[in-house]
Amino acid sequence: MTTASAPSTRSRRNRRAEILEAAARLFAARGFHGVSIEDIGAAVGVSGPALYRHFDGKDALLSEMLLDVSSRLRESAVAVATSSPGPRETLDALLNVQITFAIEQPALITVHDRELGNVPEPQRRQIRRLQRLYVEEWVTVLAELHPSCPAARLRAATHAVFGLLNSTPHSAGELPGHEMRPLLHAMARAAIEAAVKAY
Amino acid sequence: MTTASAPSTRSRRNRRAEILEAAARLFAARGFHGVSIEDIGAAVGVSGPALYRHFDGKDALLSEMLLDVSSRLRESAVAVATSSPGPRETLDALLNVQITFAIEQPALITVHDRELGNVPEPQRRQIRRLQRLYVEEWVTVLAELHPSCPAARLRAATHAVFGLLNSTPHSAGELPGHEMRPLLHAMARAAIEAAVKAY
DNA sequence: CTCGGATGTTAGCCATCATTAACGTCATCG
DNA sequence: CGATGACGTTAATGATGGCTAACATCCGAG
Repeated sequence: MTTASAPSTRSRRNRRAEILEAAARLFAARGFHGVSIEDIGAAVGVSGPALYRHFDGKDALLSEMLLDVSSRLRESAVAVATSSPGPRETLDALLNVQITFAIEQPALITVHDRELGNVPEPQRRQIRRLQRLYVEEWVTVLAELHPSCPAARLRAATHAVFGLLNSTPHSAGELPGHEMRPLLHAMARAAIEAAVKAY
Repeated sequence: MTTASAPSTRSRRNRRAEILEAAARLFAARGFHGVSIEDIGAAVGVSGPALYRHFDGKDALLSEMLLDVSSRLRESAVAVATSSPGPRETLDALLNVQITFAIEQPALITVHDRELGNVPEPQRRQIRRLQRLYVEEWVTVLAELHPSCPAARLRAATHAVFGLLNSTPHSAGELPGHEMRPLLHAMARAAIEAAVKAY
């Protein structure tokens, strides 16, 4: 009880995070079922069943990973939406959130939109919920900017923009990050404009 | 030898195609390693090892699937590029090719850009080659339209546009196909314009 | 110093799976 | 008719993989 901020395990504080990171990279590259527990262990320098000291199992690993990502995205979106002076600025901030994430955590983004189907049912629902809320954050802002545009169209446009922004892993190495960022921003912005034009 | 167009097996002519279709759907939903031979067989009404009468194995199945997709895309692109009056029309036609494919074959598109890593090495190279050629077809046209824009930027923009167009599977059901099509076209076009602006 | 918990290790269990073997069926062709 | 080959079926095999068990190690606390 008295121990709260005391130094406990030397280098093992990050083990969980380290494992999650390695797993994300592997899942993104080979798919959830294409990676073994042994593979993940090897990637962090321990071997196999050691992971069960940190996670309940392979499914739990994926669940926690996706839950964490969708939570963070959703939180960022809410934070940005409540602290922006107006919808225009909010949209820009949302774009920056997603772009930052896509560029800095390509593996996580990849797993996030591919592997939901492999999450077991109790948590699957919650992740879906967070993802939906995240999308709705976008749709709300877009609806403020373009009230006469049908919500379904805004939703479709939002998904398309996610596809555009999350393409980063595919074009890895094509362009340095500092050029990629404004490029993606400009393309996404223009795509949105085009989607709502005439409404 | 004399048999060429003669009617042979009654309803089994389409078995191969039927299997490829079912496999594409399953691979897209659960990932290559998440689907068993037994699953694929069941999806077409036969059970398990019957597939070996049509394919050399699971790997071969995937190889043929991806090879077919990348070939068709590439061929369409070449056909379109050689028969268009100018680069502007070519770009429009390329957009239509990709959009049609994305809307009509969402499972194939999904597998095509996720599962290359699971194709064994002899054919992996060839599929990569076809994909690269397909991209270069786009880049070439874009370069004609915007000669002063660096090729790397055009390539990155092309990948981003693919991401946008291939997002269709994610927004399935949001919007009917006949609205989706012009929406995607407009968004992609605008995104490209934004990418090359100032060049 | 010693106890306990956190963290690893290896060996073993059991299920799943790709692939092969051995064996029918049936239509077509000679 | 009888053989051949296309197409399926059900068992068996061998490998892999998730997970558990039994057994170290090491460090901080009392």
